[in-house]
Amino acid sequence: MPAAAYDIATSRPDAAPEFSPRQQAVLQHALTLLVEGGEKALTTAGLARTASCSKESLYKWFGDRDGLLAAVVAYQASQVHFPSEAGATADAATFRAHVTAFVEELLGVLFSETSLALNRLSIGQSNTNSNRLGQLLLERGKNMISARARAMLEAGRRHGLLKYDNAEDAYQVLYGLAIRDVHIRLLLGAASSPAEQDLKSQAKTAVDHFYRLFGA
Amino acid sequence: MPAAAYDIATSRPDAAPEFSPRQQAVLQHALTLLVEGGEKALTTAGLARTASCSKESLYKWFGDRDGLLAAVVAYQASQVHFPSEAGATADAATFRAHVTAFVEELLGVLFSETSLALNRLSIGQSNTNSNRLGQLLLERGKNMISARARAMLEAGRRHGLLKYDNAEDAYQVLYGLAIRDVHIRLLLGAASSPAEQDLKSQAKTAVDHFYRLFGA
DNA sequence: ACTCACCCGAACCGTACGGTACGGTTCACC
DNA sequence: GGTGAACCGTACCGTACGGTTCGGGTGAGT
Repeated sequence: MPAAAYDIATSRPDAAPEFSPRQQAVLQHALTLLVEGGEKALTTAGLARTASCSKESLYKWFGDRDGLLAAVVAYQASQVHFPSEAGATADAATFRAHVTAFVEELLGVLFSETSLALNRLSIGQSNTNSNRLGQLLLERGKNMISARARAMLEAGRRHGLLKYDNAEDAYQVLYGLAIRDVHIRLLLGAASSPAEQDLKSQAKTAVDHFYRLFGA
Repeated sequence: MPAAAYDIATSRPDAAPEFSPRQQAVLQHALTLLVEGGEKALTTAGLARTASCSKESLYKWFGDRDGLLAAVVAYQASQVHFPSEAGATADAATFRAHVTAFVEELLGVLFSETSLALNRLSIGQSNTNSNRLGQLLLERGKNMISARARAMLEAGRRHGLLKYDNAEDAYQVLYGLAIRDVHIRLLLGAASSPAEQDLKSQAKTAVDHFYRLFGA
């Protein structure tokens, strides 16, 4: 009986190691292949050759190809760390700076080639396999970020710096103001304009708009 | 020599017929397969069986599988028509109603299963084939819509109803306020919440926010 | 030195699918 | 009625890739 494929249900988002160093190295190779050539570039034979491991090991570790893909997503999600800066929300200026930094970080992550490749992969698979990859990306990626964002906004509201009814709605607006249609354009393969690469200015504009809507 | 595959370069967005009725019927079947099962459900043999045509005809009409996919995208893009309501921008209330209707229409199109399936397809292919599908979707879909939106907003600005520096930027904000992260969540296979299915209320909220930022 | 777990590399198998070829049918036009 | 174009259905081919198996090698523990 082969080892079970990576199982979305039994994995906890806070489980730290989850993969051995060797496995992480292989997953990093898989990620590189994915970024370079998309899903069809990530074949089991190709990965085994690139990562200098045997296909047997791949199947032993990840169960099957779907398990491998899920592992790649989980691995990359575990690599992304947002600095938890929700602590010092002392005065209005620093809080606003924190929000701006958060947005900039968000843009940086979402527009990175790695994130784009994984989103493309998950989206391409979203109508098969009972959609494990999409679920995984939503759980480990978007929901994590949104939870942290809501916590940050709530802190601002408690300090009387923001004003809104629903934290989730407020976050959604902030997200929309920051991302607009750039994400989908990049996912479709468009090149980002020079203005879109200036994440700092993008973030500032988005936060300016956000404060005009929800600033206290 | 087989017929040339559907060529993005020589096709004009305003070319009306482009496909014979029989071909359109086949493309409609292809679209159905695509919506139901994603890209891997659209095999040449499967489409030939479903649409009661021969594989030989498919290859004659569309060149190869990539040409078929491009034809599906082009066909569906030609089916989407936004009502051109930019004419009567008489008073403030009706203009705002037009903007709201536009946003609602935009949401309806982007969140439809058909649009989602085509976006998934194009995104999944965006790092292969020199990215013909992504280009096509951007040209025929997003750019068309954005051009129309800019025209509408410009009309509002000329009538002193809106105030902004850059029409494209303003449209981007409107887009972000309307779509937020719902599009990407749906692309990833998430089910839309009941609130998200109320397009009318979504559109109203987005336009409210938009006016607070850009209303004159 | 023996064993055992782990793993690499390569060969192998089955199958699904893109693409082609061919015989037979319909239908328009002469 | 003859002819040719368009097309359907089916059989067929080649290949790429997921998945399995096997022989050999390495290194830690006893």
